[in-house]
Amino acid sequence: MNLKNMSMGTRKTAVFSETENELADLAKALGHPARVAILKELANRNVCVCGEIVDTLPLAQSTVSQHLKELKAAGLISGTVEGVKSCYCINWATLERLKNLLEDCFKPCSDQGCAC
Amino acid sequence: MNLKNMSMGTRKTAVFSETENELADLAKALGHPARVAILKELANRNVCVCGEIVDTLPLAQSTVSQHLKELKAAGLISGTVEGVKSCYCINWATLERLKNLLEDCFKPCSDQGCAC
DNA sequence: TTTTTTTATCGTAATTTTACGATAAATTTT
DNA sequence: AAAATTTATCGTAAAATTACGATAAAAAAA
Repeated sequence: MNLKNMSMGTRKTAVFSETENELADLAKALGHPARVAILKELANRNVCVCGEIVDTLPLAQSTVSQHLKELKAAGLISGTVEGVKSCYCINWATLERLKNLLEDCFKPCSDQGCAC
Repeated sequence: MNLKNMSMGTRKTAVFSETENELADLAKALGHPARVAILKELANRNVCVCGEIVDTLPLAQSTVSQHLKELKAAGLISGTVEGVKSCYCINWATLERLKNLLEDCFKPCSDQGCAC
């Protein structure tokens, strides 16, 4: 990764720590109300939901699909194909990870034993 | 707010709930490693830090200033002017609010008593 | 088999984000 | 008073995000 080759509107990811990037990526995935709504919906159904998510949102199907893709890329949900339908469910572990990062990163640490 | 007037790349904020937007906005503010790093730095200094933040980051001063502005807009930090310097400190209450939203929103709720 | 349903992906348009240098404004310092 | 320091803001460029319609591919239904 050549830092000199970084062009204008690009995030300088390589310059930050693993943890900083991990937290930022998870937060970014949650940084859109549609994705919050999707995750909320999935949290309320223990059975994995398919494209009913689209019906609950006032957005185009392709837009919702895009948001699902992002949530999946961040590890916040996982999807399985069930015939022609595709079912998604929430990844509680990742959500827990986010909460832990939030808890650990912003804690006045005494040098050693610092989580972040 | 006219939904018909919504143009292409614009977030459809008006279509989502207050809470969904609040959580999304806070998450979005944390959705960049530089802002995570800044918040981390502020968490470690009980005394409010000024532009030393710039020295800890491999980013231009103007870029850091922009990130500080965003964190401030989200309510995650607050700043006071001390002569020519400007001191920032973390807003623990907002961070707590974020944690609470995260805790409450994605909790299988039994219809009534649902936080989100 | 043909039609319908379901969903991911492509193409496109507009906006927003990220980053930097330059500059301005307001202190301090000399 | 002049020079230096500090920081917010402006202007700009490039990339990423958001949104939608159209389409493709695969399975289910007719």
